[in-house]
Amino acid sequence: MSDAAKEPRWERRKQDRPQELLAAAMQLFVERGFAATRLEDVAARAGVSKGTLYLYYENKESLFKSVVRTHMLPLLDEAEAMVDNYPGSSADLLRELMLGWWETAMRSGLNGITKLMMAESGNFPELARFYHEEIIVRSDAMVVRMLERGVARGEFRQIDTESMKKVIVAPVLMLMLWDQSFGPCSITPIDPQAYLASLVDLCINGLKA
Amino acid sequence: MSDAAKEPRWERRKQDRPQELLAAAMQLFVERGFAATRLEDVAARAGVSKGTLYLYYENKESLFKSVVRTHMLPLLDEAEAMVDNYPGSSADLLRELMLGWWETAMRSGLNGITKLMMAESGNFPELARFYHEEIIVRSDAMVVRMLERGVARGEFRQIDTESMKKVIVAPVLMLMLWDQSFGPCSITPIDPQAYLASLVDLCINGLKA
Amino acid sequence: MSDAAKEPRWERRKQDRPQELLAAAMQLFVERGFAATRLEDVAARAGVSKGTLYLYYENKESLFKSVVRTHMLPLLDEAEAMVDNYPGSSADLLRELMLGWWETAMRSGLNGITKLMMAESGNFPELARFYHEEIIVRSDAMVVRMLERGVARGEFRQIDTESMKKVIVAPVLMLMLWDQSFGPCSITPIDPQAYLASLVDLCINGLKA
Amino acid sequence: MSDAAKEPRWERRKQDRPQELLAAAMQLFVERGFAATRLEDVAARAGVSKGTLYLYYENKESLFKSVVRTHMLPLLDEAEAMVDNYPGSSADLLRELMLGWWETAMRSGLNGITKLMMAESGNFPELARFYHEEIIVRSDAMVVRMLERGVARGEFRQIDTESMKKVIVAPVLMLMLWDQSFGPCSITPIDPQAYLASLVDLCINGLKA
DNA sequence: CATGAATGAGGCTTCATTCAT
DNA sequence: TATGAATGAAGCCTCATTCAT
Repeated sequence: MSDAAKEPRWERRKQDRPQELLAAAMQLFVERGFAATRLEDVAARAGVSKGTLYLYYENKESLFKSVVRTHMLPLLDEAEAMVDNYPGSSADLLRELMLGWWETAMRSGLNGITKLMMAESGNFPELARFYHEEIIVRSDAMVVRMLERGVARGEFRQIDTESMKKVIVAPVLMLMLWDQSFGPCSITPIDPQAYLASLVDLCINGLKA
Repeated sequence: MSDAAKEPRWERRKQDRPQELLAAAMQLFVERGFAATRLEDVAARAGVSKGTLYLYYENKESLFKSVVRTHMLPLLDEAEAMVDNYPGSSADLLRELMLGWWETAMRSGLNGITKLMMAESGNFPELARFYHEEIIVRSDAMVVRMLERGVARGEFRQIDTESMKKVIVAPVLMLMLWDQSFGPCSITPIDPQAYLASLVDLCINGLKA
Repeated sequence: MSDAAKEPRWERRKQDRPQELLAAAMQLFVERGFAATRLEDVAARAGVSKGTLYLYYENKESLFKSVVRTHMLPLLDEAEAMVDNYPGSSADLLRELMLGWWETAMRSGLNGITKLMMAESGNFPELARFYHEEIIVRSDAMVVRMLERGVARGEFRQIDTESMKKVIVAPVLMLMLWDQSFGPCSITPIDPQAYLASLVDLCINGLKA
Repeated sequence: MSDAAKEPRWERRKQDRPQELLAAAMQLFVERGFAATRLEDVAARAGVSKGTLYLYYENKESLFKSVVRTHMLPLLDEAEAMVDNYPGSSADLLRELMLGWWETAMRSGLNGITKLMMAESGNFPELARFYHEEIIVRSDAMVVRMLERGVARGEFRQIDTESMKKVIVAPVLMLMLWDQSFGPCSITPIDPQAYLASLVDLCINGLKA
């Protein structure tokens, strides 16, 4: 009579707790912001009691940071992997990058995290620094690499890649924000596919040599 | 012992108080978000006591709404006035619109308000609706008019203006957000002029017939 | 050109202010109780500003005491005058006393003051002492005199006048309370005339020799 | 170092807390009235902290209503049980009813609740309605039954039972009020036994056929 | 590990009181 | 006298955090 056979589901629960708490916390942080999110609600959504939360996270701020960090890093790894070593044309790479980015955001909750960082970064300088150093720098570098690849291959015209990288990233970020900020309010129903199509169209035509 | 030391406690202040309070409130709401802003701090920054705030605004939410509305409407009027009846080429109009928009935002605090709306719209559905109907709809229409003007005059190629308007607006909004979110943290020092130059460059080249 | 002719109404206002304030205060104290009555509302109902109130009364408690004292004393004088030296039978005196008491209460607001004292006496020991010494003692003595008159004239049987005086006064007080407490809520519509008739009927039959 | 010193903070308390809080709240509401009672004092008297109160009652008003309801209903049940099916004469029933009523009030705090309702009913229309429908109506009906019983059995003379019921109840209510309002102030020391004796004497003589 | 009762600091809000005009 | 803008103490209520079980 092994214990494992006795309560197989419970065994798994213990290991899943942190992730369940993170998932619940992310939803609520994104929905309501940091200050307006009550830990009791986080615990309830994760199906545990308030006290249990403190077995896994030191306090509210610690939970918040874990939410951001946990969701951010893997997504960026994934994005980078998709971008580097692309075989086709730079225009195709640009297209794939943007569409893939959005697809990843939709699937993973990246849009929620992005909105969260935008709204709360001012209150968490340390987290903002992490976000900048670990996410933005790498993300920007990725875009710059793509732009320089196009210029080097004679596909894109000469541009200020440092500035242009931000310009190109901006519409993708805004799409994520809109999706989070006004999507739930059911106003301004943006069609992401049409939006992305126009974005890609503008960029490719605007950058082509 | 000058007369200045004899400053009256509330002589001609009543007329100025609302604006002073709104200014103080906007700064703090933008810096910290709605929930993290304490009314006592707002009052202190406006140079009055906590109770005085309630002589002018019913409660915290009312103050918040006044901040947004008061700053939003006049700015949009100004922006629209600048756009319509432009005499020159559509490319120039696009350039003037974007540069002027940014200049206005810098001067007026529009960037702060924009960030505020992004962060808090989820908690104020009523305000989000106002923001959408009074600001976004008009703002979008303004951009669409500009795009259609270019197409009609043969300066811009055929595009999906409905989607493209959002794509074009996004980088300007993101510039405002970056300025507010990370500017104060002194990370990611974006050069707005270079950014805007690249943006205008991308758009004009991306749209030209 | 006399000043009196110039602003006759204003001349009178200054002298009437205290009474107008007392009247407004009594209404509100009776309606809402001491703590729930806001001085701003008292001032507004009296047609003056909040600050003016403090020209006439030191503070809220002082106003409250003035309300009670001002209304109580004259009413008791009136009641006593009506009772003493009654020429007719003791049964008729009892009847007249009760009916007159009620009539006086209706006309003067005595019922409101009575309720006020009942509700707030615990918070104003000093006022409670005044109320007891100046009002209750005299009022009780008045009733005792009436009862002893009836006994002495052989119209009432031998009773414990000290206890009976309270028993007889109680229904009149309760009528005043009911009128104030539940009358405004439009529940329990007591018919005062029928109530008083039954009260007189019970007392005269219960006391007669 | 006894075990008593080791008292647990909240072992089996959850079941007792509501009653402890209600008891503390009733005392203070009766002593000071609704508005003048601070929830912190209620909590302190119940031996808990401010926040604990909100685990059991939604807010101050909710606590107030619970106080009234919790104390009122059982007492009325008890009173009615005592009245109905009385075997003896109607005069004895009247006597037993009044003496028992007072005894119950003394034992249970009914007098305090009654005073509370009188003082605060104007501020709680909803509660006043409850009080009227659940308490007064039943209580009045009880007295009317008693009077009609006496009339039917030829023990009481023909009277207007509807009005008389209120007249008869009034002195009992006033006794409770006096006990609460002025008893604590140590003025007007009414002797309840003598008072009740006179009341019963007056009623029986005043009602007998 | 998990619970949930308990805590208490802190924020929003009210309003009696003051005082320069 | 009269005003009413301003004040700040005080109370209700929330919720992050603790801890005995």
